[in-house]
Amino acid sequence: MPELPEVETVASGLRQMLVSEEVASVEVFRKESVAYPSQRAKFCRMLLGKVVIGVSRRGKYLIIELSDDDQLVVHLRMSGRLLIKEKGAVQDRFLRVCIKLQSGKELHFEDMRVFGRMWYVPSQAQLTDIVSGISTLGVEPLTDLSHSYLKKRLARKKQPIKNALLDQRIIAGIGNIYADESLFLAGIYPLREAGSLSAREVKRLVETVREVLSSAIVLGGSTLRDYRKADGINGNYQGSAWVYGRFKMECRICSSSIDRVKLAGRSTHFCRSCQK
DNA sequence: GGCTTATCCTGGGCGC
DNA sequence: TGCGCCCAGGATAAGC
Repeated sequence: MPELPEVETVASGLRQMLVSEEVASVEVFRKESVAYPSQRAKFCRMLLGKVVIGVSRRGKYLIIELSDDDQLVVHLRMSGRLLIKEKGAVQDRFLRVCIKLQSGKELHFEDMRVFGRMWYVPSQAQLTDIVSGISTLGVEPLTDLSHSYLKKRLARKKQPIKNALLDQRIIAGIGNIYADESLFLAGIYPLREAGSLSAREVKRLVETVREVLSSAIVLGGSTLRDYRKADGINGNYQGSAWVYGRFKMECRICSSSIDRVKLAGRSTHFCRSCQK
């Protein structure tokens, strides 16, 4: 599941391999994968001849900067992958969009579950008008997240802290895996009322969020089967996960059995002994 | 307004 | 072997 570290890793890979590349042709195999413009022919036409200027990230959104100040925005959601392939490479059965480049390379957008989306944002349009989700994003956890900000945003919130961490309007980029990992390292029980956290706990949580995301970026993201870096190589985070995906396994700290509950429709993994 | 739940989607795992 | 059911989850709409 691509979260901030995975998207950052993909952005970094694409930056190295895509900058200065010119779009030669575009094929859309699933119209649902293109959110804007809704007509796939128009989407393909708009991309033709554009040159990649840079690649950046905002939350879990990938932003590919193009010539003429246009942008191609991609959200990988659950199972999306962006891969650079050589000309004539075997097409994956889940290939949704194929962008062929003048150099012969191809940018493949593969997405088994068809939740991922692409938006073409022409220079005359506002990014936030077309990709509405971007306008409501909260702070970037690695650069702008302070404990005073988080304390303020959690104040009086009755919902579980796990749900608040998944709320992209508060912190952009945290998903299910890293929310569980951050709460474990902070020693915070995921069902705790968000507004009940003390200043010390919030401060610790900010530290663990940063720590978990930074480590995951270094390791190249998680290893879940749907996710790959731009060069097609799996990341390495999940092998070192503390609680995520370790239901009924021994806690790495106290040897208690890792527990699991459903919160906000998501599996939440935690250790009852370490997280009070 | 705050919060929870349903929906979208498809492959894999499991039980029968 | 084949079938049906359940699970995974990010964002958003709908409902309470």
